[in-house]
Amino acid sequence: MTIYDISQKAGVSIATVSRVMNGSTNVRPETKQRVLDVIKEYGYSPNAFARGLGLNTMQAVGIICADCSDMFLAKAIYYVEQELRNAGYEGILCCSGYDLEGKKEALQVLLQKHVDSVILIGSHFLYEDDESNEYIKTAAKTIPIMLLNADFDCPNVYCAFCDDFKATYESTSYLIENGSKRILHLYDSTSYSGRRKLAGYQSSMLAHDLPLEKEMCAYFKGDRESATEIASFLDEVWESGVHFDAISCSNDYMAMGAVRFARARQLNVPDEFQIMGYNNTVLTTCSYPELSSVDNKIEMISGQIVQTLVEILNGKQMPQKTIVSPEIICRETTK
Amino acid sequence: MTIYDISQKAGVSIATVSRVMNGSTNVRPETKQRVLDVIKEYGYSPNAFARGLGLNTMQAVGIICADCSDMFLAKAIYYVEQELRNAGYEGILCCSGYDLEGKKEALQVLLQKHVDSVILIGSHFLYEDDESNEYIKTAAKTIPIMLLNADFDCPNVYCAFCDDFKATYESTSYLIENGSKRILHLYDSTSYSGRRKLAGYQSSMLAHDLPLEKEMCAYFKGDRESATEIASFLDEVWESGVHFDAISCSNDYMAMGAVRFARARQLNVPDEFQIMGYNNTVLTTCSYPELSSVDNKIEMISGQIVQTLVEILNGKQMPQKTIVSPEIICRETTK
DNA sequence: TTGTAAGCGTTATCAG
DNA sequence: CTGATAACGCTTACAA
Repeated sequence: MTIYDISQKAGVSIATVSRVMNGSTNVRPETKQRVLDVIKEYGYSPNAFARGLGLNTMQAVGIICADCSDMFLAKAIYYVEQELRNAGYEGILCCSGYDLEGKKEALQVLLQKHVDSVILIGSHFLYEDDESNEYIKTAAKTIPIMLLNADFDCPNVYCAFCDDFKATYESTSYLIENGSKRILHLYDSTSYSGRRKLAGYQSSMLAHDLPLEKEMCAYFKGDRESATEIASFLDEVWESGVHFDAISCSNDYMAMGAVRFARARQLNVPDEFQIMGYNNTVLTTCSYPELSSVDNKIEMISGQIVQTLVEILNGKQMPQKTIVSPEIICRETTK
Repeated sequence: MTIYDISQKAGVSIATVSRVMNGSTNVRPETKQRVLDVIKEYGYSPNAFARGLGLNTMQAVGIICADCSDMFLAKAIYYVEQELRNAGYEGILCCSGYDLEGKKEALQVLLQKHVDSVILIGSHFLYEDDESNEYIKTAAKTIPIMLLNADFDCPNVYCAFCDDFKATYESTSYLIENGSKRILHLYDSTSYSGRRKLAGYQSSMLAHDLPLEKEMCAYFKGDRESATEIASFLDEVWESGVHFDAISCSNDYMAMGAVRFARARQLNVPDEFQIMGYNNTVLTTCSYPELSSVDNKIEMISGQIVQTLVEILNGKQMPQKTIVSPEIICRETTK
């Protein structure tokens, strides 16, 4: 079924059919109805390629995420996809992996598909050296690029994120105010967001006149899904003489390892040993004791970024940054 | 940059450029090199729409899943996306939600995009009444439809799944052999897979001459991510006079609720009270005690389905069903 | 209000 | 080995 078939069967020209399909302005009601009937009868739907060729757009936006099986990113994708659909756009997902090359490639592919925009989910897309961020700048020359949970200054790039610095600053302060003095920061990512979290932790320690020891920032390189591995990593740190009475974690996976570590060491949680997670995922309530965690409002951020995008695509001017404040959710691993 | 620009700059016709871009057979090496140089110099890449228009294919396959934030489905998507990319295809993801209408719509959208195939992730796409499955049959007339974790008889529909019946039959038998007599089956989905799991449980109970009480099949309707809610649901069941000494769960989320229930009731796990999860997700090791669970080999299934798809798209004949056997992973909630 | 015809950027079929 | 040229199915001036 092509537009030609329909036009023939309805006894009109293809232009009229096209008008009916689209704005459908300036076409006599009867004619319109006749065409509509034929369209319905034959279940016609226009060829997306041909349409795209002419209009050079597909009403589609690309979504890139490093790993969609990461619980936190999956949630974000879910919300974004939903919002996008509600706004009449389609989402094309690409899982790029964590390597720069994969990211570049994914972006390239999407650009070739003439998507109206690309949403980058997570802060892993930003690098410390400017050169590695060039691929984003380049893409932004063609279409608006949306960063979910990342902060980047560049024309035509829009960001929505939670203030990670503030988050760990506050959560660390919270731990300190509850009596912890030797707080370990456990992290497994040096992404932009990861560095912000680390900085927030450090800043809070300094503000409370607590020593900032290098060994108290523990970088875990293994499999984040293996609580066992994380726990034994912490054990090694402990055995090496670095002791602590609280752990500030960069995500809930790390925290699950911390909980396990504390249990194995028979540390008294939360009275003598506190643990703070991050992301407030479902893991928090699966943990025993239940995990306190920082809620970085992923649902709100996702909604914001899509809303901003839609406005931009409608030609409106929008602020380039939306920042939301985190919230500390206190459960059973903190006092 | 279009093929015309390139042809002009290289001093050849567009046909030659096209040949170089594609099979590139039958073109003089020097000419080829010249074209290649120009292409590289100007960073030309062909327009996907125009190409699609001519070829009526995009080397893309659609992926539909009800909810990509479901941990288990997210893993499946991850593997499928990966395999697809390796095979030179792109994945277009749609989250359809759990309603039939949403699923139909998602499929329609993908079909309009002329994807080469659609992979349906999860068993929620199959309904008990044949009429509701018509949308799949219809789509299968156009392109091959791949079912991940579902079993459906229809031409041009290919399935790869874990034998859920066998899985719960075996896991229930396992619980029985370890001394449990009153086993509750806790589930939250009546999808095809859900029904198979239920049947496996029932069959095992019968085979061991244990009574099959209606109340021992507990259907939880709430939020699967809320362990608290699940636990209090179980509490209600218990309070209503239905007691049990083991729980066979339809997924690990349910099992997390069961663990919580057991803890609140101070039931002795696993000696006097056993819990068996399903899907073998990361939750198993986040649980305390660690959760025994049925591994339904999602990675293997995902690999299989994509491999089958690729062969089919290459014109080969392939078996319509691939069935893998589950494996019981014994941890700390079973003897 | 409706129809005609020119693009949109490829691929593929012919001739040469 | 290479170059015209006709599809592919649609949108959109421009004409009527």
